[in-house]
Amino acid sequence: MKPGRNRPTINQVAAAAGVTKSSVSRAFTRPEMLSAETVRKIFAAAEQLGYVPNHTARALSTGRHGNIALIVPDVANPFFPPLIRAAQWEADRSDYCVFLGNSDEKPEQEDKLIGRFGGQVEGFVLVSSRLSDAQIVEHATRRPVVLINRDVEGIPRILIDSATGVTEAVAHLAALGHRKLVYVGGPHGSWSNKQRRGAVRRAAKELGLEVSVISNEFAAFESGRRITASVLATGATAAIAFDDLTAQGMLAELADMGVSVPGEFAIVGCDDVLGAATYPSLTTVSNRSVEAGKAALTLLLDILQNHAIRDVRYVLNTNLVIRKTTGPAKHAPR
Amino acid sequence: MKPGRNRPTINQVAAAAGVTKSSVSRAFTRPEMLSAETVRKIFAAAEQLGYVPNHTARALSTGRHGNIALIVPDVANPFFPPLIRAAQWEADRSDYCVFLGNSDEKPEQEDKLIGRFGGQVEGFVLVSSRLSDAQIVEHATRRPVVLINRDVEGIPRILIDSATGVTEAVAHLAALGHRKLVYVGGPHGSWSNKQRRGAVRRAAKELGLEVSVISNEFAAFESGRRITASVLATGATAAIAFDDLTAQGMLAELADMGVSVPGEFAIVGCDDVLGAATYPSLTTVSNRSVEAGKAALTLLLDILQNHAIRDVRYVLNTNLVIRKTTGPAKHAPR
DNA sequence: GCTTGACATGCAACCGGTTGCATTAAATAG
DNA sequence: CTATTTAATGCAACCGGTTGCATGTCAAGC
Repeated sequence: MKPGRNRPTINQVAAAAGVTKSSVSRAFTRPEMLSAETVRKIFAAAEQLGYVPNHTARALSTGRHGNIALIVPDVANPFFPPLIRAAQWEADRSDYCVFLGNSDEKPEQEDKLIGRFGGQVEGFVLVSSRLSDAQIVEHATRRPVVLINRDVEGIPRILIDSATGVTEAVAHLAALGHRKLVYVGGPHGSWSNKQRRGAVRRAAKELGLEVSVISNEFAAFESGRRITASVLATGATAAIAFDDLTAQGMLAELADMGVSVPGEFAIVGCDDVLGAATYPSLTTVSNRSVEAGKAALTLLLDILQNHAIRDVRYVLNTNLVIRKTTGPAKHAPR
Repeated sequence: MKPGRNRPTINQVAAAAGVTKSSVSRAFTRPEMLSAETVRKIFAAAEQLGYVPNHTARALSTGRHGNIALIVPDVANPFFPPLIRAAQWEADRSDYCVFLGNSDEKPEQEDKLIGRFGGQVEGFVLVSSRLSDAQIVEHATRRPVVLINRDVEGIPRILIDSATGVTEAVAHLAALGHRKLVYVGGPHGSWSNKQRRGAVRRAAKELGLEVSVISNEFAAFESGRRITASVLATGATAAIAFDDLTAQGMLAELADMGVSVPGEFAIVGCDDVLGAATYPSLTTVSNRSVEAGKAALTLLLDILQNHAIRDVRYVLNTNLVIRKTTGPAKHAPR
């Protein structure tokens, strides 16, 4: 019934160094309490035995595990990996370990993961959470929670405001002479989708442009291809898509149809997940997901250290990244 | 100095149910040892108090934490996310939690992460590890390790054999009349790169084709663009790229140069991470990363349960996915 | 009716650390 | 030279479970 490996314990180090385990413990946690000489002896003994403090035992008595959990709807969605990496990097700098959870866009799954992680993390970062406000608030009473792209009052949150970028996009298209445009939507429940659609409508109204909306529940390359025909059917000369993948699908379909971009039709994506990697390279709205991941972690770690939960609402503005899928409207009135 | 939240402990449940903590413990771990009546009482009390066994305490006494760590070189490389998701899914089915580590392609970082995770995981999955064989073997003596895309004798490993797909690709190009081709390489230390380059050379020799190799340490869209001119300069009529991103960059550059694909030049990618999302859609070698992630976890969990470390070497073959970037050679000899 | 098990539960040690308080020795003060 | 701090270390309880062994109960066996 020997559990882990036969790693040396604090007692063995204590014996080897001729002190008690209290001193060994202190040598590793608050060496300034001990005489330099004792610390040296203990480290020497520890070194020689290859001693490493047992993380679990430490967590049990201190209540601090040095872990946090990051839960995303879908790891494979290109929007998340850079965010995950940034969060990891930031956690790493403070010696925290990161549990990653994939909710698969399902609230039950997300809830289950939070429960499973709950016992061994100090806090959570929920990205684009699919839970209800009530559930989020509930979980936040147990452990610190920081949200990304979800706006729940009282819970610290980082919001990527694509509205600013989308508004710029509309202005950009207007300036190029476009008078009629289409917004190609995304998932129904998505906070971002609502935000973007709203921004397009508002900006278009402001500038006197005509807007139609085409919904497209399942945002992806293939669905982008599929809705292209109906987009053209509206008679618009430009489209703003919910995300880059949709835009990329439209790009491919238009190429197949022989419609030149941006010559005959202009396209703007959203989230800049593809960088310049489309052809022509896509004009899109920047994402800031890296900053969001970093900020969420900084915030969470800060909360963990200061034990003060502040009601933070941190908004990251986006902007338009002009590349090569937008140009003067075909029949620009001049 | 109260650590976590004031969650109820096993003692409180015991008191409420009028038994000792041993019985409560057993009710949750081996209920068949107790009378049905007692179990009922205990569950009722636990339910009422909202008791959940403390994961950390349990881990301390049993040595089982129910965690595993997954370390990848770069979360944001599109090859990994599907693998990560698959691994997670599989871990989840067995109630395991997954720590994700990002080595940033750096051996030191990978080593550091393994150390940090070491205390609280039962095993590791190292994907495309950048560590030396010796280091891997060393770590494997402490905890079970399963490798993906790294071939170290004695360590259970899942290998995605892109050689089969690459060989098919060469044959495909040969059948289309190409006589001279280029292999555009990838990271120097990469096992996959070596494997692919070798396969191209072997297959080409077999079929009497001429091959030149262009190295391109930093595989990515931009570098793909950059090396395109030198690729054309070789006089080849087709290229096989280390990965899809490189191929995609070449595609963009060729379009800019006015070289039509596949009319004037043929391109084959590797890893199929872009699906059909390029234009023209990319002919590439399938990846199997999802199966690899799943298999690695199944294998690791199996090892953890049976305490038997077997020397498994599980090879997943790949195949060519023909799409639209390959066609007859420009001056096919007929 | 007494022995023998089988079954259910309790007791107490243990997992490997941390930490408040007590103790001791050395340093400073008076 | 004794009284008082101060610094270094030890003692033992605690974190919240798990588990080998002892104990007690009740029913079947002879």
